[in-house]
Amino acid sequence: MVLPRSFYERPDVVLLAKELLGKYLCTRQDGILTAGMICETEAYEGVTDRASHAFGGRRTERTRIMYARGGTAYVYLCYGVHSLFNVVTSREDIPHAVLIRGIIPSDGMEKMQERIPDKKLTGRTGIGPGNVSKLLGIHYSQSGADLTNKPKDKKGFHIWIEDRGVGTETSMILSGPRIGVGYAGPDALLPYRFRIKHQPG
DNA sequence: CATAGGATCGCCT
DNA sequence: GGCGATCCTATGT
Repeated sequence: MVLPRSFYERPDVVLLAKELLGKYLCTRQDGILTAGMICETEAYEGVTDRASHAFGGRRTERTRIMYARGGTAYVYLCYGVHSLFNVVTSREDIPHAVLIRGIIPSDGMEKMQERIPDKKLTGRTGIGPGNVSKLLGIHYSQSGADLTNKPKDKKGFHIWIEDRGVGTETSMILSGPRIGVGYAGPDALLPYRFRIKHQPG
């Protein structure tokens, strides 16, 4: 099932960051599907969060997408090199977002391998937000894309998130401070990073 | 217009 | 663990 608008429009971005664990982030480029199970996320809590691009109600050309309604993609370029993919959540004008930091590759392995010609695709290749976008072919020019449709046409590029019935129990979720947000003062310590505990065996 | 710096990654030692 | 890549974005003059 493609996650509907109602999933994303709920107000609690921290809860949503946890609920996105176990869901499948999917892209389709000219008819070819690639996807992976989300295993790591971070919550960015809108205007009150010093680590958020929208802190203090900041609206710029880049961040205006964060004020769109839940279920919109916010993708931006980091360090001039990496496209980082976020899911906008909550209602229009409330700039909450969840950064997808890791996936376990599941669909279209051959296509994903093509996207990383100098590396061998393994179960760990999708760890790191820059790597997520690389495997799935996501580019910052796709910022603003609607995530709530799984289009039928084969042309072009599409992004969505699916629930495939994988449940993630609270006991299987690790939390801790977010990565690379030392500039955020006290908010750098918030436990807004979530990971699925590594399964032994 | 000029400039500093970034929600990273991978290679180097 | 250290650092360079690489370029857009935000901000200041």
